[in-house]
Amino acid sequence: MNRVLPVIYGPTSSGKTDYALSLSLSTNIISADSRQIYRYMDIGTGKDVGNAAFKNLNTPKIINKKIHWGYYYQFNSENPVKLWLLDLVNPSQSFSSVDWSLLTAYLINKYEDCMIVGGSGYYIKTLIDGIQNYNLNNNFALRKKLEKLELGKLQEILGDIWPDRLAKMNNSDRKNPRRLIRAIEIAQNKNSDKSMKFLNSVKVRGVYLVPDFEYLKTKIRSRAKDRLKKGLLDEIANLLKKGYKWDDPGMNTMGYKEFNHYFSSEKSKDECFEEWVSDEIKYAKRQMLWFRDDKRFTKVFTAQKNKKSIKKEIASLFREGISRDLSRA
RNA sequence: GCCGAGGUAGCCAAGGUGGUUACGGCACGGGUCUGAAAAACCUGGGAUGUCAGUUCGACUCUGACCCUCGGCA
Repeated sequence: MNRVLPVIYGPTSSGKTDYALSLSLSTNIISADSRQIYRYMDIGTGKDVGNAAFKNLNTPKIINKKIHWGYYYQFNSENPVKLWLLDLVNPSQSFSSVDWSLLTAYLINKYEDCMIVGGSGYYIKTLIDGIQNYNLNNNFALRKKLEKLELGKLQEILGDIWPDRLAKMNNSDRKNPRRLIRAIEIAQNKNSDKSMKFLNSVKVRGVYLVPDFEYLKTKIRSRAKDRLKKGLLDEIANLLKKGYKWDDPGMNTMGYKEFNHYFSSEKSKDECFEEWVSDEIKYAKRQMLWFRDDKRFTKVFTAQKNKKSIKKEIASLFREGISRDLSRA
C-alpha cells in the first residue's frame, strides 16, 4: 500500500515551520534543516522552539555515529506536535544528508503520521530520490591530502582512475574541487557503486512556498537584526569559549561565519552584518532552484496573501493531493 | 578664486612609448548538484566625465568645460 509523505519546502524566512506547526496536519514534524541539527546554535539558525520541551530518546542503531536525538513538543496545545531532528550533534561533528535521511526514514517507518518541513533542499532531495555509494563514508585524511592539489591535477587523477565519471560530469562539477575529490574518494573504493533508497512505497507530496523576492529581502534583513538583538554575538562568543573553531562544520553557517572577522577585530560589526544579510539573500535564491520543476511539488505563491489563506491553501493542497494520491495508488 | 590630486560599470579598482576583443574583485542576472549542501562550484551582461583638437588610429597626448577630494585664501 502506498503512503503519502507531505513535504513543505521553501526558502529561508518564508514561514515554513510556522505553517507546519499551526496546520496540525501531522503530529510528527521532521525538520529538514542542515543547521538546526547543531546544538548550541540556536539564535543564528532560527531554532524557534520557544517554550517547548525537549524529550530525549535513545540513539538508534541505524547510525554508528553518536547522535542524540529526540523531539521538541509544543506546550499549550491540545494536540502537541512533535518537532524532530533538532540538536543532533555538536558543532564540531560532521553530519551528512545521508545521516539525516537515515534518521528520517527511521521515523517515517516508525510513525504513520509524519511531515517533512525545511529549507535544506539537498537533504530532502537525498531522502526522496536516494543516493549512490551509500557504503562509502567520508575519508577525511584523503580529502585533506587532495585539497592541496590544483584543479587540473584533480581532474587528471580522476581521469586516470575513473574516466567515465569525469566524462559524465558537467562543466560546473568538473571545475569544483569538492566534487572531484568526492569522485576520487569513491573511485578508490571498490564495490561502492551501489545506490540506496530511503523511502519505500511512499509517495511524496510537496508544497513549495514561493514568496515575493523583494519582500523576502526585507524580511531577511529585519530577521537578522532581530537575531542580533536576541544575543547572537553572545551565542557566538559562547561557542568559541566552549572551544569550537571557525573551521568546524557547524561554524560554517551564515550568521556565524561572517562574524569571524568581527571577533578578530578585522571588521566592524556593521560590515559583518551586511555580509551576513547579503549571504542570506544569495542563499534564498539558491534554495529556490531545488524542486522548482519537480512534479511532486506544488507551488504556493505567498505574496499578497495573509497567513490564514495561505494556511488554508496548504491544508487543502495536502488533503486533496493526499486523497488523490491514495485513490490512484 | 588660487594651488595640488583625481574622474574607467551600481561600488572598489588595474592598465598602457597612442594600435586586436580595456585586468580583476564586490554586487546583479542565469545555473550545477547522488554521503560537507546555510557547503562547494559554473556561467552571463554591463564601463573609459563632456566637448573640441592632434593623428591613419585617442581610454591613453593637448586644450576648454563640468564634477569630486585636499590645501590656501
